[in-house]
Amino acid sequence: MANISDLIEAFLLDTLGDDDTLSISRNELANYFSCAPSQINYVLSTRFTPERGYTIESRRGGGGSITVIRISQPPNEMLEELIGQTIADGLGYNRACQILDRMETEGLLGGESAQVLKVALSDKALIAPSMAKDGLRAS
Amino acid sequence: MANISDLIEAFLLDTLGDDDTLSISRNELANYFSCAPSQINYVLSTRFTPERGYTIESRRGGGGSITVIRISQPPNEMLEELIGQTIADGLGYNRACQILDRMETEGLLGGESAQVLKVALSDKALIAPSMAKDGLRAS
DNA sequence: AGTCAAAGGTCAAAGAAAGTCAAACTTGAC
DNA sequence: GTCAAGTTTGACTTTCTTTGACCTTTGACT
Repeated sequence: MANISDLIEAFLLDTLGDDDTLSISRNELANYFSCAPSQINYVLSTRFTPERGYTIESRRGGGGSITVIRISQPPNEMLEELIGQTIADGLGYNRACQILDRMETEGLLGGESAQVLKVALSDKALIAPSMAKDGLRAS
Repeated sequence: MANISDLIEAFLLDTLGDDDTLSISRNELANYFSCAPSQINYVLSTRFTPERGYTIESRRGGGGSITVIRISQPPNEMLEELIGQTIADGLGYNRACQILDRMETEGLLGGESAQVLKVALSDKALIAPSMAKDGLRAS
């Protein structure tokens, strides 16, 4: 498993350490590993995804940089259980609320966040053909 | 943070402190940072915008100067404004993030909620024809 | 009123990141 | 030995910053 992507991932995780955020220059990093800059994007988009508990922010132009943000240590089994059952057949509003409530009581989500997401997932907020709403909500 | 614009922004914010207005000389400031005077305009027009809660006034000629004014606006009005500007033409991911950031600094939204919504509004999360994403995000 | 120097304003070109996407390459399972 | 999944590369795009040449406004001083 000595491919560059894994090395870069390891390096980022290591540099991140106990912190919640890490800012780096894509070009510098690419240079350090002697790889194409877009390789960095590849690593970020395959390994530092929301599913794995990260988001990415970035700025272009002079002085630009990429920021890796840790959003949670996912206690995966439970999430996967919740999500797995659901994704396939789409997600009605009520079921979505149940999941959010569950996540709140498990401490995965603050009360405000749960509330905000409920609103965001309501039928009213999803302007789409009503056929499509459950699928969208699930995603 | 290796760009001059961010330094100038930080300097202005710092000098502003808790006050609501700040008057400065464009040339002096440019000189202090050893940059082109028009750089100051750039910083002002990208960072001290109404959207972020500031306006600029200025006077030319001898003894002229620039005044940065922090506008305090009741949250409701601000929201309406942000939304009004936006809904019409749909909402790109970056613009959405700006709005969320602003709402966070205004105390309308907790940090977790802002973060969660960013993820929820990311291109990846919105499974829809990419044409439709901006509209959906706006809604 | 007219002139002029001292502000600040505008705009477009050049430069500096990062993003995208598809083609080429690897690798492991069968 | 083939195929699919995952990697690697590089050409091209988009966004943000920096710089400089030229323009407009203002006030003081004839």
